[in-house]
Amino acid sequence: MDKISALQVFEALSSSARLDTYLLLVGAGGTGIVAGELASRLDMAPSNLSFHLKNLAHAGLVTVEQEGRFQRYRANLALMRQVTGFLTDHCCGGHPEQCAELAAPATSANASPSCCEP
Amino acid sequence: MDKISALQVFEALSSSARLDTYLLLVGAGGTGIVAGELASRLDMAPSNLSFHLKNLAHAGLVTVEQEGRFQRYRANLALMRQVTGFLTDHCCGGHPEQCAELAAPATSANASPSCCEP
DNA sequence: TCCATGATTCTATGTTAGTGGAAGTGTTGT
DNA sequence: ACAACACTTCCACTAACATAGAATCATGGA
Repeated sequence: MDKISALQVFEALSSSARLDTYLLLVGAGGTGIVAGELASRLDMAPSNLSFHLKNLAHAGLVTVEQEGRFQRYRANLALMRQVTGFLTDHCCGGHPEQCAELAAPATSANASPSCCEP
Repeated sequence: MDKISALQVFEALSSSARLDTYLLLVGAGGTGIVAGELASRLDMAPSNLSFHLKNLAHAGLVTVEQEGRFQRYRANLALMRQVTGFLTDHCCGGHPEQCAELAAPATSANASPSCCEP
């Protein structure tokens, strides 16, 4: 994971349409969703959705698999974790071990204090 | 953490100038960096940097503190963890406990398999 | 082979974000 | 009070992104 990859991930998720798409795919888990169903569920024009899916796939956030004449998309949650890891690795001048609270598992419920807070 | 907050975070970090700024602040840890030093280190016009810092602060990724006539900025890494938690909470139809590997601590070194991979 | 279906690519149009320079706000020191 | 400094806000201009519709490509079935 380098800065350019991280930037691509953030650029990909910076659009409401793409974040919605990604969240839907994350919710679907390993089953994934085919493009047509995504379009109807998101109420999006197929060409528009295709544009955004291509963007997400380019960033590595989703994967595609051909299924007959369908295209099945799946979210790649591991990449998000790598991005978070990339950020925390740079914490405190490259010594993230100084920030113990960052190693704790993260959920939206627990709002831990900032890393290296004085 | 809701979808709008997550979107703001991604929008904020989707610019190379802002990601550079954020990484610099993350590296500085709790010490933070004043606006002028940020501008010289990033080789950015002060007005431009101010624009981006305001964006980052609006998303909650950085905090500001007045220090005489200086403005000291600090990164808020905890927010990134909340965003990751927000995404994983939606995994597999709202049952993230099905994805054990996601609970493991994340670094850029370990590239774990995707959540819910079949 | 021909047609219907699923999805993508192409093309244009409107909207939004990024940038630097000038002017303004607040703070410190004389 | 005045001047110097640190930073921000305002204002234009340029570049990039989002969207919809038409055309194109690929697959599966009659």
